[in-house]
Amino acid sequence: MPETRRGRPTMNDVAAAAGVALKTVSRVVNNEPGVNASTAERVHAAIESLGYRRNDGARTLRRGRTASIGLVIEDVADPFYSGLSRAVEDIALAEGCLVFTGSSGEDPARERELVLAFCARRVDGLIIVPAGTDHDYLTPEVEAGIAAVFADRPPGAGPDADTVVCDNAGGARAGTEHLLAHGHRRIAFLADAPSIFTAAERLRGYREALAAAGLPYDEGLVAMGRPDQARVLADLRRLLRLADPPTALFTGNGQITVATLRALAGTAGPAPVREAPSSGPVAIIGFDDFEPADLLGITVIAQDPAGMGRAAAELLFRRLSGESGPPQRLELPTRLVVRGSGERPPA
Amino acid sequence: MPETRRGRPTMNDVAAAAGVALKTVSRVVNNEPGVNASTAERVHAAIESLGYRRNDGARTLRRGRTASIGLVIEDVADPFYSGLSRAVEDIALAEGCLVFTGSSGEDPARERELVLAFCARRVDGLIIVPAGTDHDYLTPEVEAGIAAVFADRPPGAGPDADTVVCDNAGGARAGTEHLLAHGHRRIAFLADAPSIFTAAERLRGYREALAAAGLPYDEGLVAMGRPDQARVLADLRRLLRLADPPTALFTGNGQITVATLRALAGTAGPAPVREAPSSGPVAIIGFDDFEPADLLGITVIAQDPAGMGRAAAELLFRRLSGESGPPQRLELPTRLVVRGSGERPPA
DNA sequence: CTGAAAGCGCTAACAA
DNA sequence: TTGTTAGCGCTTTCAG
Repeated sequence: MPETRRGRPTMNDVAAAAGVALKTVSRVVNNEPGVNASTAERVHAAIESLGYRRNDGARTLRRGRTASIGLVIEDVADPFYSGLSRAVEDIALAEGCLVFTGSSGEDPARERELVLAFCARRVDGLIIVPAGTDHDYLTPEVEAGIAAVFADRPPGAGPDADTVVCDNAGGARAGTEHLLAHGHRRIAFLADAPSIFTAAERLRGYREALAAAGLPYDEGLVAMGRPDQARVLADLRRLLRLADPPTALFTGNGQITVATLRALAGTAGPAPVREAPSSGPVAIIGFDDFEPADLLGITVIAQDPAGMGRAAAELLFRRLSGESGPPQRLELPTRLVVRGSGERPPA
Repeated sequence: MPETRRGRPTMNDVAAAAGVALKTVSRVVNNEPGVNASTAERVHAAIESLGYRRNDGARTLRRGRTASIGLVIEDVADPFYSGLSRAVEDIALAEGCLVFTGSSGEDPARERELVLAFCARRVDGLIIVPAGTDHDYLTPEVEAGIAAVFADRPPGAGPDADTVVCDNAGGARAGTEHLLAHGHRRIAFLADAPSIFTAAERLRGYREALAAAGLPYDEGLVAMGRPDQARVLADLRRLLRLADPPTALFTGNGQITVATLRALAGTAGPAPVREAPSSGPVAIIGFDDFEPADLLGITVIAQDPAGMGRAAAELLFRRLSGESGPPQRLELPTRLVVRGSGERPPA
């Protein structure tokens, strides 16, 4: 019967129970060679009867690597980031690594807090979807050997690090071109605040497509801001009340697409007024695929969240296994998925 | 200039640089009272110039608590669990606790592997959505003081632990009653495999509602199995080809609802044959709300994933702060959300 | 094949 | 106010 010690049994307890030295237990626990089978047997029995489990914290302290990584995203509850998370998790687990996850909620202070907390736990590496633009706080950590990979958005000021983004501008260009090809000339652009990298890039792509088609850039057709329902509804009402309203909408991410659809459907407060009642339904293309976009017939510019997570994790583990070289920057492709909403002709 | 030591500076390095004793650095780092302001200043300067950051692993080893918890869910990429995760994260962070997250993918071996890995890291507590039914492996851990809360499903054999579930049977009963009240007599039930607790409970509720209405239970109207598109499509085809086909469907979770809608829409392979072409669209109610269910007009039995995560986390932290007493079992309510699809009359 | 001793970076307990 | 000593549970090094 084990003595009534506080807390869990340690290797020392096991050693005492098995009548061997501490180091022998360590050998058995870690499957190190060179232990007599019968000795090992006794040790195993002691482990079993005491309910011993190695303390990885202590192990880590001695060995240097924690076999854990930190993942900081914008929000796990957002399907884009949860898809990315799952891919990161899977690769980490395959590498024998556990994952600390944290949502920054687009708050730079919280991002920093999470990252530094992970660093204090001495994670081996980090995958970060940056919320802020100042990553100087990371420099000492990176210099101390913590590997960092940025995903979805590049870091702001701070250490040069590997980055995985998607082809935001290209995707937005393709979407806009698609609407132009279907005859639209007044295309509104609704997106996140321009301070967010992806939104700025998508705006760039939209503008490039307009320019290439010889069309003017009309600021009145652009509405950028928080992705919440109220803001989107208000902006949409303004847009549709214009003297020369848009015949098509390009929405800059999944949340905004859904909010826009709700606003158009009137599910979210009063439906935005249509000044020209004769006009058909407005065309719409959204950046980011979302779960039942197929059921709703929404044409989208899809990116692959799991693919992004995988790319970031693979990059990270390559660094952790010693690969050196200059920081890499991967740009993942996007894909136009035609489903009907983006192919409606102008009214 | 710091010496070229391997790895990161330690408290000892800081102490040497500041010309004070180790313990003084410790006091400053931990904001312990009783340090002369000017001494503290020198220490801070040394910390800054060396890029020192406390090693929480070592701290943990000494203090006993790791200020981390483990969260094992079925799949972070599933919106239900990602909503739950976010709530857990938020509460944990507020408690100064970091979260290890892992997806079991409904695989008991992986659940066990994750849980035990978290225990080896000496997490203070666990929140587990059990995939398996045998939780004996947890007993030594719980006896050693790791708090465990089960969420969404109760544990199988194993230690008695706090559990948070939703009123699965009641929700399914309410949904079925709603369809009955709208005149349906042939209601199909499509759900997860009955080995999964929530599916079994929802089936129970469905049966109770039928029984209360004096209707027979027809096994031919029940299709339980994996939530993938192919299985749902096949089952739906079978159901709709019955001599006396269902006029309404009750779908047992979010994934199955979406798969069913896809099958009905013909988005997922050939549309299931309708033997009676004169009949209107089949009525449908789904268990679990999902993102644009409002846009699709789908009536659902909604539960609150974030609420479940919050409840589980609050229970866990209450235990961690010493609350004793018998294991609690919380049952969260569900809510019928009427949106049209569940109110269609029978053909 | 087995073991004793040192020490990873930190905090707790106790001097000075 | 500051410092000294011991030791958390483990791995590493080196001896038997």
